[in-house]
Amino acid sequence: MPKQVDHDERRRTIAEAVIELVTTAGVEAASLRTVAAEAGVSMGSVQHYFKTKDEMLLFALEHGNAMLGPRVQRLLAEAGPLSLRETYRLFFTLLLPFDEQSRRGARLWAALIARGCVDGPTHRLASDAYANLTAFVLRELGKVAEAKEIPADLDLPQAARHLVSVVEGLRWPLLFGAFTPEQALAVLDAQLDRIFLG
Amino acid sequence: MPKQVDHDERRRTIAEAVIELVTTAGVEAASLRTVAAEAGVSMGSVQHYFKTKDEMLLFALEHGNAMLGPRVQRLLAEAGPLSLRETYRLFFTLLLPFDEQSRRGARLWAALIARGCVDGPTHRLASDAYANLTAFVLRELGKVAEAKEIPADLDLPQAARHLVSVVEGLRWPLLFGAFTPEQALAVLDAQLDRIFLG
DNA sequence: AGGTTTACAATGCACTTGCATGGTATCAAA
DNA sequence: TTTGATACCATGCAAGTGCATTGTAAACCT
Repeated sequence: MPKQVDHDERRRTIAEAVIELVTTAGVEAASLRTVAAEAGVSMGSVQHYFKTKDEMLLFALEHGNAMLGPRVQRLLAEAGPLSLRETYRLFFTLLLPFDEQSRRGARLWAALIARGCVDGPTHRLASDAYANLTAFVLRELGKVAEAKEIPADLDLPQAARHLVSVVEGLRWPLLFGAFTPEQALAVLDAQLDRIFLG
Repeated sequence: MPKQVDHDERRRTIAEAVIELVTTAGVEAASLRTVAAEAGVSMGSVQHYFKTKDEMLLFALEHGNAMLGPRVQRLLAEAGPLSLRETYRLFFTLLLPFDEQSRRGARLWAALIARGCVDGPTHRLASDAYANLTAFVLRELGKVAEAKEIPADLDLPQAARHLVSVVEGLRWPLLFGAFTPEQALAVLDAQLDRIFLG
């Protein structure tokens, strides 16, 4: 057996270098050499952990996406006890590009979308990401429904898709400064008003 | 004076070659050489009309975006006499990736967003595009308000932003197949229900 | 007719790209 | 201690990149 090295952690380290480059200078800036330099390793090392550049990019986008979940859960936990509606509001707020961290996330997501338009595996990744987000929102809506804080005749799956659409649609105008944070939050609140009672 | 050539039309021709490449293979596929080949001209010609690649890309994205307006207006005119609400619904439907033409538009838009994250001029372009769309929707909403087909207490600017968000947010899940067209239209109709009376 | 400007074409150049190759160092099992 | 697998590193290479340069043909102006 070889040197004792955590294979997956190395891959994640490199992936984060990719993410750094992609979010600050675009996908085209993430070449094998620049990635190696950013990660502080040799180019041969990058090649050792990823057979091709495509595989590296895909893994990086996947990893960046996977990091979103834990972050949101951590911030939600830190926020302390909130009402169901407040929790919901905070959750969606975390998805919007308000702080620099979220803006990075949005920029990475833009790269994912653009690549997903022309690359099969990335397309699948983006597709799953949207499906998973919607499914998650739907599950959470189920909890709200159990708590009877919701109109009884509400179509939950459709409400989930509606909510996801609003948040996703706020993201880009926000990122480009076409909407102000206040305007975006007003829209988000209006949407939540349609779900939560009183 | 030189050969009789419509300068702007040549630029547009080249821009459309760029759009073709970008929407089918991504921005990275649009090199000076491939663009020249796609447009059926020499590489020197491309250089003659665009000083740098950045300028070419920016113009192409701008042109592709500018073509959207006339197309929508034409299709709206062709649709014949519709009620205000039907017109509105058709308008937003045309923005969503239902037919191949609109899907191309969405893919181009994805390239615009991704590039706008890391390139100043493109950022401005994207920002203006969102602002203009919202302003247009707001103007149209004003007409609906005059026709008294709208709740009197509705906050029009906010309603416009909400509408734009929903449509923009439906675009990507649709493009990646996470939502079906029926699901998307249901969300759109639900949103229109909040604006139009009866 | 000569001069000037525009339209295009061909080619060269320095540079970067992804990837392959060959080598060395490090560890654990046999 | 040999073997073999992994973990790197350095370098080479063909292909492609954006851009500059040069040359040529066409049109209008004086």
